[in-house]
Amino acid sequence: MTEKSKAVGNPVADIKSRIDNPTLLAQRRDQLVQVTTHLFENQGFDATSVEDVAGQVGLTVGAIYRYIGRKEDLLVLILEDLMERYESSIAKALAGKSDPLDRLQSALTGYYRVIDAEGRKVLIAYRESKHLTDDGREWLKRRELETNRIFERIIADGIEVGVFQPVDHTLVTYNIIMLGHAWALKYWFFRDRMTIDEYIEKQSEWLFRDVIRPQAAH
Amino acid sequence: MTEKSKAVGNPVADIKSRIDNPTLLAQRRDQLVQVTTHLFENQGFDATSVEDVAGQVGLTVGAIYRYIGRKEDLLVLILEDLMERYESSIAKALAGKSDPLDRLQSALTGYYRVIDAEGRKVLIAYRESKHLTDDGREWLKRRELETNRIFERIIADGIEVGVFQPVDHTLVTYNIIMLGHAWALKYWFFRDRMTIDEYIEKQSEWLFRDVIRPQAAH
Amino acid sequence: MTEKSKAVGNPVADIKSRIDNPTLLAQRRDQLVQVTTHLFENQGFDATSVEDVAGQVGLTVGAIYRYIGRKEDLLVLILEDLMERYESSIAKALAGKSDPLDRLQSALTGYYRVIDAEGRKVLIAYRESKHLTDDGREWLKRRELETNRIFERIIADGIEVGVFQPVDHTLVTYNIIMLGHAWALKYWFFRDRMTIDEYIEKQSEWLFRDVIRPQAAH
Amino acid sequence: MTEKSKAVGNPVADIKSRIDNPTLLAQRRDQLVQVTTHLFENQGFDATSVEDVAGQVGLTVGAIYRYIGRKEDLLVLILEDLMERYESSIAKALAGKSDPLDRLQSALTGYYRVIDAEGRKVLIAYRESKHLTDDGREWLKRRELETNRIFERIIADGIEVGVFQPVDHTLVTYNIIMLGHAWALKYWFFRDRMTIDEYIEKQSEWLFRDVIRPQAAH
DNA sequence: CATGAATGAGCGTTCATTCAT
DNA sequence: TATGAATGAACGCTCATTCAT
Repeated sequence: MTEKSKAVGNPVADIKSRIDNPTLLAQRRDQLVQVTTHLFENQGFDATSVEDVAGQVGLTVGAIYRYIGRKEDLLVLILEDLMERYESSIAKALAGKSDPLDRLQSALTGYYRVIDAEGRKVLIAYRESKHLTDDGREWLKRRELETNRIFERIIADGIEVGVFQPVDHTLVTYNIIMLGHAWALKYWFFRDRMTIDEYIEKQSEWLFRDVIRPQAAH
Repeated sequence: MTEKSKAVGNPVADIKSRIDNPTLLAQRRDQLVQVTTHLFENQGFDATSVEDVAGQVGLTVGAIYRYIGRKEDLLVLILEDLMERYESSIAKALAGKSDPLDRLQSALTGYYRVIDAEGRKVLIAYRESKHLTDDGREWLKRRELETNRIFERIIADGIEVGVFQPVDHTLVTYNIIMLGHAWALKYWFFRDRMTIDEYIEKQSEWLFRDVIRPQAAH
Repeated sequence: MTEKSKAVGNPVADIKSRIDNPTLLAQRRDQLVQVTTHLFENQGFDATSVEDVAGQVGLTVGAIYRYIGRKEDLLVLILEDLMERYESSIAKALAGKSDPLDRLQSALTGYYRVIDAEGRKVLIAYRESKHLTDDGREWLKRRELETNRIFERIIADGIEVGVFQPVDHTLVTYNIIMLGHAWALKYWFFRDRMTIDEYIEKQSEWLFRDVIRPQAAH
Repeated sequence: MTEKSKAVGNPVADIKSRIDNPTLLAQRRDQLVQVTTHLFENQGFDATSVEDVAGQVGLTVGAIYRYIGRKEDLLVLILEDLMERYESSIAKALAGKSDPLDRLQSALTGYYRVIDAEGRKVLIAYRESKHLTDDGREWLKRRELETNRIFERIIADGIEVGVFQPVDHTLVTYNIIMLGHAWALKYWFFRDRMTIDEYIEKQSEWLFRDVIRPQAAH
């Protein structure tokens, strides 16, 4: 399994490019992420032509292919961007925090806020992963699990120090993750009913109520 | 609201067909649902050609178009089939039950079991809804909410009779729904970790723990 | 040339049919003419499917093919019907008339009235003849010239007896024919400007003015 | 009326193209007009596949669609070409002429010569207009009437200055137009009987004889 | 570094015609 | 005499990708 994981390359690093100037490359790819995020979410990956993309970024088709190797790379770029935002948002939220519950709440908030801000990318992840190569799909799963592991560790730590009840931390983690994704997946439903802050508050209350060792037990 | 609901047509009833024999029509459409479910889940809607479908059901392309009006109708057929299975499974599970908690647990079990059996269709619902017409998408949302309402009512009833705590029944309902869908959406993850029965048991415990009025209150 | 003409069969007589009852055959074919005239004029021959036709006459596709051999036969039926109406209308108009100018005026009136009543078929003749076989096209030309010859003879007779000036009767005939067809071909223009009776009157006046030997010459 | 006219777009200007080089665009479209004129006249619009067209111009199907938006645009291109030829031929013929009869004769000659040279396009106009959009058909009628108006004005002017008799200039104009079209519509008949020059001479004599104020009236 | 014309395979859909019943 | 399900070839159109300039 370790071997298998190692065997799977990093699709982002593997994206072909004929551009030498790394600043330009990064800058253009950022533009591409922005533009394709909207395009793919509105019309879907298949219905978005490379010419659409070229038109929106103000380049020509040929030029696009100097920054990427294949159309699917645009998807990889979007997904990697989302994963990075998860990580950096959580990292920022956790900075300087040590209390398990505080850390869990912060991580969730950081995570959910990215979902709110980058909901389009979350939807794209669910809808368009089929267009990745097998390797790409494996990479995405690994990437997702890496993020999830942050939550798992916080919970495991909390249990270890006796602040949390001995819950199934794998399942709890996925529940946190999925109820976050739900904000994006069912945004058409929640939109009229609450803000992301209310959602975070309500779900946290619900999720954490019995994760914490009841005070009454003391 | 009634008017609005009426305005949105029923995409299933609207599917054109040039077959007069209703038995044959129903039978072939069932075959189509089976075949396209696998095809769409494996390759995606766009990557599945009508010729692929025709080949799998043992007909020619032209024949397919005597049973449907457009490729997208195949999607509608799948989705309607899923919705019907939800409803019938829940109905069966609720039959003869009156205790709120019992009803809630049964409904959940019925629902989750369909998700397990029809996971492919759940995935298709998430990934391929983009290919429905606007009306089709509205219909699907309505259909989904109809099912959800069953849960909402059970919870509302439970609260009313004082068996459940006064929770936000809309949110709780969606949490139940989404954690069900999670089984299909993240099946690649859960598959190696538990069975659907364990999943139902664990999630039920988790979900219902504080829905029940605490004993202490007595 | 005689040989060639003889070689060309009569497409109407050649239409295949699997119906023994001649009354039924004739009756159904009349229905087909009526229905296809409207269909072909509104949508064009190509855009009209045999299923459209079947639907309109209240038969099934298979049944249609018991009255005709191929879709193009429907065109032949329409065109033959038009040609017969020309002939019978002119014949009726000429009955009992002997004065050349009277005969010419009557023939024209008879012809133009058919064009007015059967304008759709005239348009179909112009637009859809391409779909006839080579033989069918030759047949139609012959059929058309047969009708024209009636006019030619009237004019030739008039010239011979000294009532008409020695005009080019072939050209004058085609002018009469074409200005008649113009009523159908440009109906969208004339419709708002005059009735068929006014058209007949104005065009007759114009056409015949100097066909008649000027009285002053005597 | 001005508003209404404006409301109807110009189908030629509206033809989509993905070619930036205007010289290339014009050149290729000219080729397309030439090639499709023959193809559409020989086989009809429907029976001519875009692949046929592509093969004849030495391009691939995909390439064709960079010069036009839809197959029907090929028709618009042909028709616009014909209309321009009418106008430019008449304009050239009228240059420097002021006598009404001279102008009328020149306009007719210019018009009829185009019909002779571009008879295929005239036939296509009659046969294939059905394939235009509603807007396209309106545009064609307007375009046709614009040309006709040149004749109407010449006749109206001639009447005003007392050189022509007070004829119905609208009807006379359409007679001139239709007897011109007749050369193309019945070319199979005239071909063996006269040249276009003879046709022009004979028809002019016939048409203009009593348009001119009779000398006897003086 | 960028352009943009061209390729060419593939897809959704239609429909004249046949034939078992 | 009629039905109607099935065939299968064809068509209009799109688009990821390449490459000469």
